[in-house]
Amino acid sequence: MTSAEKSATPRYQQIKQDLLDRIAAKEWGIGEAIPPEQTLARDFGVARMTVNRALQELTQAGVLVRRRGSGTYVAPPRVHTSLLQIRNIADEIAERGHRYDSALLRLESVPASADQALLFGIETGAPLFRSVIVHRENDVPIQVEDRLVNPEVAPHYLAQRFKTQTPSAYLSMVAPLAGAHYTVEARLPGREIAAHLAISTKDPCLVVLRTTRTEDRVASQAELWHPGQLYQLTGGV
Amino acid sequence: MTSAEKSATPRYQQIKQDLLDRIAAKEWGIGEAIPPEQTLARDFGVARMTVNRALQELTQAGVLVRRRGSGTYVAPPRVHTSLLQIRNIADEIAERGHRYDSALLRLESVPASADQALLFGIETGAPLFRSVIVHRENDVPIQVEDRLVNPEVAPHYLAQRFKTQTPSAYLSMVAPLAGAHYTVEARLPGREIAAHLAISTKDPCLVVLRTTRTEDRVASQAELWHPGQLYQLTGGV
DNA sequence: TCGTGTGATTTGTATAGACTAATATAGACA
DNA sequence: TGTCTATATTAGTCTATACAAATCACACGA
Repeated sequence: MTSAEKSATPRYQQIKQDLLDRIAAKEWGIGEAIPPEQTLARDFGVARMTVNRALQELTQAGVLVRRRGSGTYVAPPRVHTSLLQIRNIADEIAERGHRYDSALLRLESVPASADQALLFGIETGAPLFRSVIVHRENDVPIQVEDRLVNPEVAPHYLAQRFKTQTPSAYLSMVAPLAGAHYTVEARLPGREIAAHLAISTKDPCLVVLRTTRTEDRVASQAELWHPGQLYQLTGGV
Repeated sequence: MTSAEKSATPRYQQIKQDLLDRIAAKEWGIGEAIPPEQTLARDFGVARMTVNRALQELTQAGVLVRRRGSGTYVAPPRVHTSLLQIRNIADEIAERGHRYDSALLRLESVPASADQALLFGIETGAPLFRSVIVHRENDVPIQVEDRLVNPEVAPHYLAQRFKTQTPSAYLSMVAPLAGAHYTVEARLPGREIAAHLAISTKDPCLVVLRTTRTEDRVASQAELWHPGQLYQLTGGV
């Protein structure tokens, strides 16, 4: 059941699967480039657009990273958690056809606690960048994001203003393949994750989910939030 | 800033935005069909493939539902959870290039409790279909799914076997626009346990499923959450 | 040695067309 | 009335091609 099926499944799907298999077989390492579309199209005996679709979808799935003019690379593996998928809140709101807006509540440098130092693999007391941002959808606060960033990954993080661009967007520009900046976003490959997420449900209430994961331990906690009130996401990442 | 830009943004993006705007403006109601690709391509003055890409991406984003041979319909608005996105577990495992497998632990008809009746909008004691399935990734149990289905939505639910097809896939075929079925899924990332997840089904309430795994046994539990009340997902997770 | 620019490479987007497969519809028929 | 059938409609896939835009590699010159 390689690729010479009766074409029960579409060709681009077969190609996706084949590439996934080869990635799983470590034919290409993490961050390494896979062959260009031209070559793949020739090898698979299809048009370039067919390969393009396969690569596009794998990119959207987070398996690959593509850079125009450069090539297509194997993305770092996503963390295994995930039923929880962190999405770009701005994009998501735009998809709903609503107005996105955000306010920067805090932007500072803080010394790393013992726990945080362990998480980031740095020394206790070393500086960390911290930003607290509230994201709004049609002027309604939807999500509070409390983010800690390793300065080594994004040295100019504090200089950002985050009016139009979300931290995620900025970090993915600064260090697209580094992976280390995913730390607070619950996506990070290989290393431990820590995320504070605030999720609104409907008018009457807000549910806050706080998740911490280190090594084998996972702890989560939920609270009820009332709209229009200020909530502090406290410590202990 | 309609669509006669300098083509700073690609055409298919403009089309996506335009359609989103018109959906937001209720030009087409929920479940209603939007014009076919042919028509849209003519109206926008682009090739059909360009419209196709826009519609594909909106479908992937959950804004539209497409049925070959029938048409493209406005999908019911998604639950307002924002950060939590329920994905098809089988697809996700396939994306990782791993082997997906599942076992049906239970398949039965149960009388609806008072809470469940309220949730589904039926009478207390009315029959509900229930399935409990464990999903495996490379033979490792990854997720337990305890699902309740309104028989009116999927009368032949119990006749399914769910070997290759997940319930989600089946239900999305049977009742793509109904939205009446819902379940809560939790996942087992580490060794001992698990995840807690709250998903709102209808306006007034949230359903919580708690799943625990110890060695060979897997136990799950669902509760009903009433808005305005505080729920604690206990630690020691 | 160090830039610098120029051409080659590679992805992003778009086109026009073709065929397939699923669905819906209308009409023929019993 | 209900059922089957032929036909039209619609989305799914694929091809072959073209040009734009970002990036890269390398030869060249100061």
